[in-house]
Amino acid sequence: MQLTLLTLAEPNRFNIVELLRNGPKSVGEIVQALGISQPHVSRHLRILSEAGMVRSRSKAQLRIYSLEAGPFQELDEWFDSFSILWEERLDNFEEYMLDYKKKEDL
Amino acid sequence: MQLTLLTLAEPNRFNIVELLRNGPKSVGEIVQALGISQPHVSRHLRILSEAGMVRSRSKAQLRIYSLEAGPFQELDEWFDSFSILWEERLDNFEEYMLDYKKKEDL
DNA sequence: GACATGTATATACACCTTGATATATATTAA
DNA sequence: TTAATATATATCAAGGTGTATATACATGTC
Repeated sequence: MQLTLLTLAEPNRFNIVELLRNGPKSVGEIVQALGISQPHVSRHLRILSEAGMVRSRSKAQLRIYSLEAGPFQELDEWFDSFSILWEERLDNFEEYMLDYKKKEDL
Repeated sequence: MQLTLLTLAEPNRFNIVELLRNGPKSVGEIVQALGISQPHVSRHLRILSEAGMVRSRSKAQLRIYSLEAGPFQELDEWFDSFSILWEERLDNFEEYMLDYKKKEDL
């Protein structure tokens, strides 16, 4: 999960992920879409690949990259677990103060 | 969203977020829990704060930090949108190949 | 086999962030 | 006011990461 976050934090890689969300793309197509050099794209694709976020398949000289569900699913679940933040009624600060008082009373 | 990812990608900040999920904490409590120096914690808290992911309130000399829902909610929604990845039936690669053939036929 | 296209890797370098240390600020209490 | 506690900021060295360029590799075509 930590690795997925680190990988996604880089803007070019984030853009590649956004691009691949529309379906698989060859390296050349990604280069065209992002306007950065081919070696950069290949490097970022390798990092994405090592993080298990994409896979590639060959079609002649083309390498077709597509997203892999796993890491995204994992992060999706992690962020789901934060939903208490915007669903919780009781203000967390008030809660802290209650605990704080308790400790003082001991 | 990009900023949130960048901020979370740093392990110490990730740990601070995980810690604050259990409720607000003072800087000193975070220092104890993570075992890193106080200046580091303050620095990371400032970065988290600038990313809008935490807020602080004062209680005497204490600064009580707590999570802010916004950025987490935003990322939660973003990752939700990837659910097609693990729900989709049709293999994306096959889809790409179909498009590829179409282009060749032109 | 020679060549063109598509992709991957290697190297060098600049930059940014983390981490360590010292110091400054704020709040409370005596 | 002085001291003590809690927190924030400044400075700087070290390490990691992205970028540019050149080059190597793979596949298909002539």
